[in-house]
Amino acid sequence: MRYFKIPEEAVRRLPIYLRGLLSLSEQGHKNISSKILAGFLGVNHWQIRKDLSYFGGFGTPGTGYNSKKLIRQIRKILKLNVVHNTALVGVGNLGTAVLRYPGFEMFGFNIVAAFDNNPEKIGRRVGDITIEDVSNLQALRQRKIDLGIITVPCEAAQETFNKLIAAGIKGILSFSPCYKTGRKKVKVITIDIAIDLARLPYYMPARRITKV
Amino acid sequence: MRYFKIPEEAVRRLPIYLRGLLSLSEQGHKNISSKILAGFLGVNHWQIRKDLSYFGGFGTPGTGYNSKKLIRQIRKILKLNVVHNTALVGVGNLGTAVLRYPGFEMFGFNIVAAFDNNPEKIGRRVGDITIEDVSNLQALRQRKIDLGIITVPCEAAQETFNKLIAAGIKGILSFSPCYKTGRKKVKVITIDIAIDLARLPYYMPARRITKV
DNA sequence: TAATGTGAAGCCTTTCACAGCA
DNA sequence: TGCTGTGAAAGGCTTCACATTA
Repeated sequence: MRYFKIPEEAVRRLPIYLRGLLSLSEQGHKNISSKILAGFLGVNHWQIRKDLSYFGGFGTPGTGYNSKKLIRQIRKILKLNVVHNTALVGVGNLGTAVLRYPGFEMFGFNIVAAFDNNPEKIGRRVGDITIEDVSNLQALRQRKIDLGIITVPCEAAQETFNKLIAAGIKGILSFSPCYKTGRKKVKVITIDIAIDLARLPYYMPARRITKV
Repeated sequence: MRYFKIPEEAVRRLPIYLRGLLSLSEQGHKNISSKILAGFLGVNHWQIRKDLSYFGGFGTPGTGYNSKKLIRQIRKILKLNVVHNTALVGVGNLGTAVLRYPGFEMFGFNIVAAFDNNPEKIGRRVGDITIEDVSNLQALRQRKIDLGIITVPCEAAQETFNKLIAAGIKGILSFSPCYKTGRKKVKVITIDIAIDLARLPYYMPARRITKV
């Protein structure tokens, strides 16, 4: 049960399990077996048990997992047991959509600030947040903001990245691939919408002559 | 050089290579070695060569890869050598942002239709596209639309998914995790923004007492 | 010389089978 | 009996070293 190395893939799946547990728990399930959770999420039950076992055994043989308890455990492992203040940079179309995205709350994320370099946007509000000038980025540390979301256009990505690092941010979710991390002390997760779409046609069945 | 199984991961990386090649080619590079491309993208050069070798040797020893030719080859492998008409369902914040996203063109995607179930939105325009009622979804086949993007709220995801499948769509990019694929004839790629953000804190360094 | 392409080694991840427990 | 947790096997991916080619 003491493993020396926890697979990256197991970490990647924990938030998925957490989402499933939250849904099932809300539906009234007090005890959830790996099979029930697996069925709900469409994954393998032994994968779930294996993944959880890397972090320690949280279940009861014959019964399953206590949903509230397991939710608490996974939150703790992922460091989601504290609220993470988050800043977003780049309030364009995508940035606005992310600011209004309703899915973050479930995991304890709180987007508390938004930045842009366009003077026309500064001072405007999106939801509860007033857009600030990017020069305010340097004060993130004092404001207890530890995560950053980058939604700027490609050409501004590198500069934004550097500023967030300089401001002492601890993790970055970026929607732009256009940067080099340099010395990578900070974990960066990149979502590139176009690149995900780009591999979709590969899996399309070859065209047939007969009508489908 | 005849491999029986092409790793999923190699397919996943091809669009990344393609993006790098397009950038470097635009900058005037006519021949690109795996080292140059790797340096540009921040990946390993042997990984690039290995990945490309799964699909056949496209390079010249001593010289590298002819950029135009390799771009053409990768496009063909990924079936990006034809324009893919794409429909988007759910013109909320995220849907609007995706409709306006400038990164699709590079890969030959053409978003030609957008659908919503909100009568107030139907008939409005986003860029070049007029929003249609979801009931029009059934006619996708006749309109030569083969890919779908789902940006509806969680509770509408399953129904949207079913409709797209029924309309004969060949691949789906979904921003909602809230569906079950049923019989999975169609490739579905899911982007879950919150779940990607949710594993970021895990990698944050443990808090220190000394000021950083 | 400078680069590709690839067998083989090594590493990581998934899957399996089952011991052990409630 | 039903379910967890885990060692071991199997499978897949990455890395390496180098033969080969322009």
